[in-house]
Order: sequence, then structure tokens, then C-alpha cells
Amino acid sequence: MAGKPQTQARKRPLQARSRATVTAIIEATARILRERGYAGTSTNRIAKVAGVSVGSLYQYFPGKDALVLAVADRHAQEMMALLQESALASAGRPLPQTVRAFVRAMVAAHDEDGQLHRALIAQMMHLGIEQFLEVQRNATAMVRLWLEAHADQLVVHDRDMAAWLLVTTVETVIHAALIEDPQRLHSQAFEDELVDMIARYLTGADGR
Amino acid sequence: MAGKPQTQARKRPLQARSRATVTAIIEATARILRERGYAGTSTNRIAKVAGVSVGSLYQYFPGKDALVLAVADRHAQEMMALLQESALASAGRPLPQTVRAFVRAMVAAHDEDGQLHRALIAQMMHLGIEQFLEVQRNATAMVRLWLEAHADQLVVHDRDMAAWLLVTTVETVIHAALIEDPQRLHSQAFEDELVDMIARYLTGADGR
Amino acid sequence: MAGKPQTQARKRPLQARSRATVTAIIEATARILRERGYAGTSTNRIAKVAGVSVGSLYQYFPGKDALVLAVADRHAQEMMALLQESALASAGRPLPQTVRAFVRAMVAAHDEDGQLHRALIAQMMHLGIEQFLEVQRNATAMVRLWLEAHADQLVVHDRDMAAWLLVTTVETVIHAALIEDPQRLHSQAFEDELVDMIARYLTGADGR
Amino acid sequence: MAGKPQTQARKRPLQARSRATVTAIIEATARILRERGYAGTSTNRIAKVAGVSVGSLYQYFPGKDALVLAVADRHAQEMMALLQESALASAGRPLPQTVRAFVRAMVAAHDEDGQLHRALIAQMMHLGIEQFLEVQRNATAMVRLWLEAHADQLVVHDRDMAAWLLVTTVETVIHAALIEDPQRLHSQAFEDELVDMIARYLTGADGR
DNA sequence: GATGAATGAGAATTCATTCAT
DNA sequence: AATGAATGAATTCTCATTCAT
Repeated sequence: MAGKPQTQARKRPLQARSRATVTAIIEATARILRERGYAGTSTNRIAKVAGVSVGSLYQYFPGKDALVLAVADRHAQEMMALLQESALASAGRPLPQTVRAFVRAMVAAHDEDGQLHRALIAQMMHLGIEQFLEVQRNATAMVRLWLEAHADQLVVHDRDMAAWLLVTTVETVIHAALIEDPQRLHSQAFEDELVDMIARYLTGADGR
Repeated sequence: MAGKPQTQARKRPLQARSRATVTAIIEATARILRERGYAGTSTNRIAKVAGVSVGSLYQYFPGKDALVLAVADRHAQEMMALLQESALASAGRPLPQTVRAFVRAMVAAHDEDGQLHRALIAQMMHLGIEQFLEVQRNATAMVRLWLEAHADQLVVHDRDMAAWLLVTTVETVIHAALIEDPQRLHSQAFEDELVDMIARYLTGADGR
Repeated sequence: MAGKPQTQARKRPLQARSRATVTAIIEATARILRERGYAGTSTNRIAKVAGVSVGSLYQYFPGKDALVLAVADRHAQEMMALLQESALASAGRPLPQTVRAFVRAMVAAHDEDGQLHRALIAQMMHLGIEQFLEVQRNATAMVRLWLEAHADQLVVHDRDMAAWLLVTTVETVIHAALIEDPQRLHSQAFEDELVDMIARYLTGADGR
Repeated sequence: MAGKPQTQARKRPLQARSRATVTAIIEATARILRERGYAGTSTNRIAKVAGVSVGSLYQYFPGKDALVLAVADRHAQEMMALLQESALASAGRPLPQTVRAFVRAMVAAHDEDGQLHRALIAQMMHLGIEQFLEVQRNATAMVRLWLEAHADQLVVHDRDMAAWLLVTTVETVIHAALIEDPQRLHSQAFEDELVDMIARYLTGADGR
């Protein structure tokens, strides 16, 4: 057992060469995570796949968990970017369209690298991957503002809780679909019902 | 990695003594899972805590994962019992009350042994713990029937998807709360908003 | 650096078979220590020489240092036995003879397993091998009593310090000889001068 | 393991800058040796503390042991200087005073940098640190001459052995005190008894 | 049936040393 | 000369699993 695993980055890569090494290591980690999951990921394997020596790996990362964290970090940032992009695109649209856009963006964000997402999610509890909570917190804050802006059209009572509930629902329901049956993610019924649930929750009326 | 881990039970305990041994082993596994998580659970430790030898453990279970599975099984059955009990109790009640009862029963089912649930959930993806999907499938079937029975009061379009969505939403949102901040699980606002979301989704109107 | 190395024994060998294993492990450790010194001693090598698996080694010892300590323990007890034997043999003899007997016993005790002694001594500081201090403390206590008993023939001022000084001198001078030139240990002059120094220190007169 | 470690100095620093680098490296080595002991001393750490790159370190020293040796060298020379100074100061004094001066000088020499001395001594056997034997041989030679010069006042039989014995005794007894309990080094009784032992050994009479 | 000693592949990690820039 | 990235052999240690008693 012992204490929390080391996850603080070690030395910072200064030269171009070392930056390439670090990138290769993170990419190798992501790949193995996707293909073999957390348990099948070992530092030696990562090093081999990255085409560097274990020693190099340990120059920049204090251990396996730090690597997983780095991958989670990168992945989370990519997701955030996708979400923000979608948010901008649907600014000013009517509510039902915005809801649908949000759901679609979330599905897309997970679809992008579903395999990796699965592997990372499974470790979230163990490593307490802050990155995901961070994404969620950001998303929640965005939704919160949006709720505020559209307060006149909404019937929700507790807007803080509502924002959390919306983001969490969409996020976790997508996960569940991803795990149980990825096909479902792309069925029209899935999107429709989810959009309905959210839209009616917000406005008290049919969302279509 | 290699192939899938063995999870089929080995011999079946026939005598009272062996049944006691098996129970002790499962209980020890649950306890360690709760206290140390999956990674901190080893067959040797389980045997020690259960007060039996590793050898005995392997008489009844083909390996570590089979033990985790057995625990998941027991846990799932306890959850199912709780849910069924609640279902019976709210039979015939008006829709909003039923929804609230459902949400409460789910929260209670998770609250019962949250620690264990967390540990098991984290492994679900690795082991593909069928038991949970089973519980979910059962719950979904129940909800599906209930939707059918109240079809005249409902506005949902795809009842199959709706049943799945409802169960999944409640289940995963509770998980998320459990992980992020267990306090939230017991806040009134949490329950109220969740009930609202479901009730409006089903009926298109305010649930209170 | 980290903390002190683990040196507490792990499980206690219960069956005859395991006791044999433990003995084999300790003997292998002693042998490698003699032949290759501390730095050349690795747990894998010990296991191989002992003819057991590393796993077995770690069943009984938490690590390398615990093994070295176990060897030190055994060695220290053998030394103590030799010294006590010699003490009994020279009981009641006149002072100069006793001094000579003491010196000879110490030389013999070190000579017995000089190679091992060298290797262990070198690690004394790292491991804080209490065993040696223990032997020394015992020896000092014995000498202290003897000084008391012969107080009428002695000229020393501080008997506590004298006891420590005597034991320490003989011990460390023998070490030095062992390291610099083991031959010296067996030269008559070495013994004579050492005996003289002690005898004159104690009585103020020539010891021969 | 393999062959003896490289300890021959590499290139000789010619310019002022390189001399400063070498000094910095040796000082860093000494510091880490003091603070963390031999095992905690790594070439990378030395380089970092010295503020140079590992590469530079290897320009001047063929490896870790060469560095330790260089430190030992510097330390030994400082000790020699202290001893010689003391020898000059007590030239011509009566024997008991000279003995006391010698003991004091030795204590002072060890006290000067006890931490470092401890760390170095522990490695003496591994590295065969000649430097200390060199100091000892020098000291022995000086004592040998002094014994010769005062032969008329002395009762020792084998002056070669006596010189070795004296130096070795003082040296190793001081080490022992340093390790077991540094306080003892500064107790009056310690000095008095040691002086007595030597003085009586040499002259057959009380040294005070 | 039960025991617990034994196994050993495999994972993590370090550190002396080299060498391209 | 100096740099610091890269190396990888070597070491420690764990834990699921087997099997003789």
C-alpha cells in the first residue's frame, strides 16, 4: 500500500531532443493504455514502445501513475477544446438546439478516443484524476452561466445543482453507453431521449 | 495480460463447514476491497483475514478475480433485493411519488455499502462485472414494464431507450456523487432536482 | 535515502522444511558476504546460492539488510561463546596470564571467520549492527567485574573507562591488523606488545 | 562487481577555471558524503551540487570511487598537517606531555570533520583507501623515530611493533568513540586513561 | 480437505557512465 | 570544455498460484 503514488513531474525537458522523448513516452503510454488497459501498462513496456530506455522515462516521470496522469491531462485538454468549440458555435441559438448541440459535443468528445477514455476512467478512482474533475468543473461553470442567462425560460429550482446534474448526467450516461454497447452511442433514439430529458427538465415542456 | 482471468467457481461447497469457509473468504475479500481497494487485495491477505490457508481458498475459487466477482455477486443481489422491496412498496402510487421512491431506493442501495461499491465499480471495466449489468438489466426491465403500464400518462417516445436512460442516469449520477462528494448524496436539492428531471422527462410537467 | 532499511524478521518458520530454508538462506548470505562483500551481495544471488527462490527469501526476510543482520547475529553469538569459554578457562589465573588469555581469545574469535568479520564490520555503520556493540558491551561488563575483583593489584583511575578502553583497544587493534596485514595477527611480537601495553596499563609494571 | 573500480585521475586541470571546477566537484562530494554517506552519493547528485554537468565530472574523474578517493586524499592531507604541526609544537617536551599532546592532536584531527571521516572510514575496506594507511604509515614512522630518540627512557621490546601499536590504538580507539558516542571523545577520563595506557606501556610507570 | 512453504515471472526503479551536440 | 540527454544492466521486491505433506 504505502502512500500516494508519486505523480509530480520530474525534470523539465529543455532541448528539442528531450521534448521529443517526452512526447514519444506519453504517446506510447496512451497507446498501451488503449490496447491493454492500466493493468497491462508497465514502465518497461512503455519505454520499449516509445523507443527509449526505461532510464529516460524515469528522467521525466517519477513512475507509472505520473505517466497515466500526463496522458489524462492531454486527453482532458483535448476534450475541453472540443467542448469549448461547440459552445461557441451554438451561442445565441434557441434552447432546444443548444441542448442538442451540447449532447452531440459530449458524445463527440468521448467518441474521439473512446478506448483511451475507458482506460482512464477506470483509473480515475484510484488516482483521483483531477483532470477529469477539472473538465467537469469547467463544463459545469459554463452550463451554470448559460442557465443564468436563460433564467426566464427555465423552471429549475436550484441552478447550481441543475448545472452539476446536467453535466454529470450527460457525461456518465455516455460512459455507460460506451462501456455497455458503443453502438448505442450513435443511435438516434439515444440522442433524442437524452435531449428530451434535459430539455423538459429545463423548460418543463417537450424539447422537440 | 494473457487470456481472460479465470472466474468460474471451482467446486461447490457441500458441507456446512465448507460453506462457512467460503462465506469467510468472501467476507474477507469484501472487507479488504473496502479498506484497501482492488490493488491492495491479494489472495494471501484474503486467506489470512479469512483465517484459512491460501490452499483452501484455491479449493473454492480459481483465482483473485473470481473472488472479486463473488463479492460483486453478493453485493448485486443485496442491491436487487433493496430495489425490489422498494418497487413493491410504491406499487400503485401516483407517478411523482414513484419516481421519488425509485430515486431514494437507488441512493439507499448505493449508500448501504458505498465503500465496497466504489471499489467494485473501479474494477467493473477491467473485469466486465456482469453482475452489475445484470442488476441494471433487471432494473431496466422493471422500469420498462412500469412505463408500459403508465403509458397513458407519459410523453416519452422510445420506451426501451427511456427505461435504459432512466436507470442508467440514476445509477451513474449517484456514482458520480459518491465519488466526488458523498455529502451531496444526502442533500435535499440533489434528490429534488433528480426527481424533477425524471418526472418532467416522463410526463412533460413539473414533478412536485 | 529514504528511511531506515527494514530489518525486522517476517514470518517465523514453523515446519522443519522452512527452518531448513531459513538456515540455507543465512548460510548463503554469509558465504557471499565472505566472498564478495556487502556490495556484491544481492538477494537474487543469495537465493540462487541457497537453492531457493527469491520469493522464499522474502517470506522470511524483509530485505537484504535483514539478512546481513541475521548473519551478524549468528556470528556475534559464536564470538560471545568463544570469549566466554576463554573467560571460564582462565578464571583464577594470575593477572598477566589472564591478560594474555584475553588477547588470545579475541584474536581467535576474529580469526575464526575473519573474512566474514571484515565484511560485517564494514557495514556496521550503515546498519548500526547492534550485535557487535552487544558483544562489546558484554565483554566490557565482564572486564569491568574482573577489574573490580582485582582492584588491589591495579593502578587504573577510572575503572569504567578502563574496561571500555581495554575491550575497544583489543577489538579495534585486531581489526586493524586483520585489514592491513592478517599475518601480523599471528606474529609473536604483536601479541607480546599488546599484552605488555595492557598489563602495564593495569598494574603499572612490566607484564612478562 | 567485476574488476577494481577506476580510481586513477583523468586529465589534469590546467587552467584556473578547470581547477575551480575540480575543487567544486570534490567539495560537493565531501558534502554529500558527510550528509548522506557513501550509498547516498551518486555522480549525478555530485554534479548537481557542484553546479556542473555529469559530463564535466567525468572529464576529470573516471568514476565515483575516484571522487571518494580524492576526498579521502584531501582529508588525509589535512589530518597529516594537523599532526605534524602538533609534533613540532611538542618537540623536546618531556615524554608524558608529548604523549598527551599526541593523543590530543589525534582527537582534534578526527574531530575536525568527524562526519566525513566516518563516511570515509566505512568505505576504507571497499576502496582500500590507501590515503589513510599512508597517514598511518607516516604517523608510525614519526613515532618510530621518536621512540628511537627516547630509547633510554623506554621499556618497550619491539619498537617497530610498538610504533604501529601506538598509532593504531589511538586511531582506532578514537574511531570507536566517534561512532559509539561522540561525547566520550571530549571527556577528561577518556583522554586520561588513554594517556595513561600509552605512557605506562612506554615507560612502565604512571604517566601523570 | 486443509495447510503453508515454495515458486518465479515480472514489475518498478536506480545510477554509473557514454556521447552527440 | 561543457552540457545533459540517453542508456540499460542490475537490483529489489511482490503476488498469484501450485503442490508435497
